[in-house]
Amino acid sequence: MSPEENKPTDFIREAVAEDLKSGRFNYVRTRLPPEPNGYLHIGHAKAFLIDYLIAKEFGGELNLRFDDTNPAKEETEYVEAIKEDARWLGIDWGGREFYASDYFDKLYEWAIALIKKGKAYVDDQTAEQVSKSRGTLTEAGVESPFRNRSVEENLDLLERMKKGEFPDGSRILRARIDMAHPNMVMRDPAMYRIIHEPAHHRTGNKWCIYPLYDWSHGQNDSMEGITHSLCSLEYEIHRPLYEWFLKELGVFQPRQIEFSRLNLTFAMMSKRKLRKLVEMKIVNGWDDPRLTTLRGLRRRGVTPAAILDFIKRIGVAKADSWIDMALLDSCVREDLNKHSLRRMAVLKPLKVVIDNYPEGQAEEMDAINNPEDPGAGARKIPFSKVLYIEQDDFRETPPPKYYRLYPGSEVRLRYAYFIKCTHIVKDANGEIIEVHATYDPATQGGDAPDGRKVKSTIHWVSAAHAKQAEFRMYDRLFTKENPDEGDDFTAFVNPNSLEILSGYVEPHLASAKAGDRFQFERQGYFCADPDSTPDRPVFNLTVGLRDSWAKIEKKQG
RNA sequence: UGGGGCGUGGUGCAACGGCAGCACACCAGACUUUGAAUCUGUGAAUCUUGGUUCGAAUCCAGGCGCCCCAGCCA
Repeated sequence: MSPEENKPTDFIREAVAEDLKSGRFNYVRTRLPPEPNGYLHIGHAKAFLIDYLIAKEFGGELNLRFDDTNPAKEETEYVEAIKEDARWLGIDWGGREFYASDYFDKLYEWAIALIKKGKAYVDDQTAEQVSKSRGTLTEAGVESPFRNRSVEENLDLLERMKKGEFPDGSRILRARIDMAHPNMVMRDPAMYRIIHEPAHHRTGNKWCIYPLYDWSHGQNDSMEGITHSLCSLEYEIHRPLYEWFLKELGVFQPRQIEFSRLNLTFAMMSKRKLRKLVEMKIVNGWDDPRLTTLRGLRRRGVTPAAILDFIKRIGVAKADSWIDMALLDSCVREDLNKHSLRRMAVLKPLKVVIDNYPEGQAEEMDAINNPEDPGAGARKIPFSKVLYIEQDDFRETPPPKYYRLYPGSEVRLRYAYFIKCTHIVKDANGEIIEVHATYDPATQGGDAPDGRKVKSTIHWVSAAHAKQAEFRMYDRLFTKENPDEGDDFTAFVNPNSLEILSGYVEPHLASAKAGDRFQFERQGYFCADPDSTPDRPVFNLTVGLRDSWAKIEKKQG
């Protein structure tokens, strides 16, 4: 595919191109506006990547700007975490890092200017009174009794609000627009509220009035010379206000364009509910691999490249939509298939004894590291008389279409020998504890000189050489496509979202470092967890391989 | 019954008045030292009614459905 064909087109890119062509703007600058009150999730990744890629495609730049206008909710801890996650995603803001709080002084000046124009006033009503007098969706609001105060009185009161003379909630500064406006956002929206405590994470106790989103965002965009302020659909009705403030102030007007946010099936994207999952200990922290937080995805083993590919594939539009989690899985598999080293790991071990293999003998088998990448080379893996294979790869009585090992069947041990099952040994409870087999020495490496075929190739590890390991098998966190819908999302938590298995890996894996990714052949992609110790590596299931046998088996009932 | 948006296969996105296409999912087959990957193929969609037009997913009008807005959150 040529770069030309690969170029995504969507209504936003079309609008940007058109603005450049018409001369409305002669450069492109976008912005990432996270609020430092929580960790980033894959929904943020969509927004971030749209901002970043569009700026890049049009030769423009990207500003990172923390939207820190509410000290009651925001903390420095999140600022650092957000930067770390954004960098991991591959976003480059070239040192252009700003804060809404950088502009508090200028904003205050502008508030004074609006008061002088008669476009803003201090309202002494309580929050409840303001709310009641706003009207409803179908009825106009009523004007505040304080709406027609003199400019002097408004100026005086705003200054005293700023000085901290009044308690929280006692007064607000409002824009003077139209209490009968059909768009509720335009009914004299609040601009400043009084907040004494806690101290702001950057400005400390300098301020006790803080701007609201509507009174801050557009002005910040304007000051930074943002050309395209891209945001999600819920801000569409705020656009008239965004434009109203800039027009009244007579300053540079960026263009706000809205797109639909990401909804992913079986995932939780609400910051509040994410927090609840963590606080209720339903998951083990913000980086729990079952979460679609960027930290969770990273710990799970998902790559930034897979996320980027995913975001490109889902496109940009305005329709409310739900993306199938299977698409993310597909992107992850595609990337990992190309890049991860193959290893053998037995998750649910079953002992196999090769009766005709000499006791005490061991040999080294050649194994390819990644058939998709010849440059990845090969390795040696030890083979001996006693092995572990996967419990699923043996059946005492095979169902139809079962190609693997069962009494009398012959299979290939990957990169080793053909073996034929002779008999099994059970314990007192009737559980199979050992499978006995004979091997064909002529099939060394896995090829039969007489040309005979086997239906199946299975993986194994040598019991004497294998390393014990823990496997954390993750499944979707919720049992419902949209857990956010309904009274209590915790009712839809999948009780089997984590299964911990104890098994064996080939010796090479003893040295796996946290974050290393592998494909365990015939199983799936795994990522070494930070909980790993030299004695006991821990691997997280990133995503399983496609499993057409599982489908056949399911159909058989 | 205010205002703002959105309706294309199961899901998501294209087609910008001229043969409705791509991806994921699904199903069937080929190949296979991973029942993986890869390859081939099948099925499956324009919310509805009317209008304009030689021709409408696209333009116009009405209807229906869904989403957002009554925070001193963002």
